[in-house]
Amino acid sequence: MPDRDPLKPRKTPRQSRAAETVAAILEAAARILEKDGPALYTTNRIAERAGVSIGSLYQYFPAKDAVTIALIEREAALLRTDIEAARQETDWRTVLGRMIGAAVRHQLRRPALARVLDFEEARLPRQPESGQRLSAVHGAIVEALGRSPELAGADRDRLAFDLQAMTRGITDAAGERGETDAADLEARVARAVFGYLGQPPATP
Amino acid sequence: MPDRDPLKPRKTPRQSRAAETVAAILEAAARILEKDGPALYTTNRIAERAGVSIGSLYQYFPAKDAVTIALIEREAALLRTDIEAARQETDWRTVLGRMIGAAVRHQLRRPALARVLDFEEARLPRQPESGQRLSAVHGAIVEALGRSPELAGADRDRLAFDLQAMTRGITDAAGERGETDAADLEARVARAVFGYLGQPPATP
DNA sequence: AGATAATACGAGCTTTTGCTCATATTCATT
DNA sequence: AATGAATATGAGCAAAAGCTCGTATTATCT
Repeated sequence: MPDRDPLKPRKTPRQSRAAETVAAILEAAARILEKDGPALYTTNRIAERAGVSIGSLYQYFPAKDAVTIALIEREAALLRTDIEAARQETDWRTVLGRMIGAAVRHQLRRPALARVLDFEEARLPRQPESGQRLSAVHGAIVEALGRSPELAGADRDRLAFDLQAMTRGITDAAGERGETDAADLEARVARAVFGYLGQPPATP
Repeated sequence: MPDRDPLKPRKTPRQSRAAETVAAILEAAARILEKDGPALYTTNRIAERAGVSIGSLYQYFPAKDAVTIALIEREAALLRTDIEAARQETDWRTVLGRMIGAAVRHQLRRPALARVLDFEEARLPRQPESGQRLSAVHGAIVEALGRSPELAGADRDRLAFDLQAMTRGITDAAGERGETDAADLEARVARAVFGYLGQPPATP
């Protein structure tokens, strides 16, 4: 039997206090990343801020990066739900509009955290779930575009990449500037997305 | 007399071999950042890769961040020239088009480096030149938009922010995917920018 | 209550980090 | 050739990093 994946959680908490420990670690990691930045993001600090010993941290995470990956997964799960809900809509414009809304709300919830995690995710060795998740969002966009007769024949794969990229660009910058008006930001992203497609936006 | 700025270069090279040392340090820093990532970005490594002793590095840079800042400045200077040239155009659509071209070429020249430096710049304490440079690009966009009668009355400040953000988003993602076709990427960014504005693009 | 498994602890190890400083070498000038 | 300024060196220090492991505590189950 080979060694366990060195970036997967070491063990699953079986008792509720253990679950609390893990949750405290992840939340402490999030707070340090978003408030102090990657330079002060150390395992000793995480444990201290979580009110937990360093030994406990390494009971559940085999390495520092494993904490980061778990945190990425925690945040991504929040977004995934909304994305999947949007996917159920019938009108392709509505699908896109809802996905934009989900992305904007996700980014404005904890802007600094979202930005740092985006960067960390790019830096980390490709994790299988991460790839899945990316292609899931990407796939949802491609699927929505595929339902549009107006866009028949277009390179939907690349369109989807660009739409995702420009959305991320605008929301990242808005978060960095301290914007908090989700509705306004959503309207601007929609304007960008549908403007790029040369299509009228969804009418919600 | 107060201490020198702890992030400014410590001394200016007076001999040509010193200038070569500084150049070697910056290029080594760039290569490490773009190929190995911030985690392996250490002063000892930079000096080793530059073929220079660690002592020499600290003769010219008082701290690690000073190297990063100098590198940011080196890369930014390349972009600044093109941006200023674009600004001289008369037609506002042409100004935007040229600025897009400059941004795209800049990003595709060393994609990974550009991305990391964007992030480092956000993390670093605000340097005066950096602020100037940002507002310079931003100001150039605002100025271009101001020449458009079609956009009279619009919030040009925010438009400029969004245009810059979506451009960065698309070019970053393209660089990350390994795209190399600058003309194609430029066309897509132009489509996004002018689509967002609801305006026909420049006809070059 | 007793036994076992799960959880928590934290001193301290090994390695690496940013950086200094005493010393050596090279250049420019006369 | 001689002198002083500029440049280059790298062993090594103090601090901090990631992480281990033996021990103590708490929960669960019969």
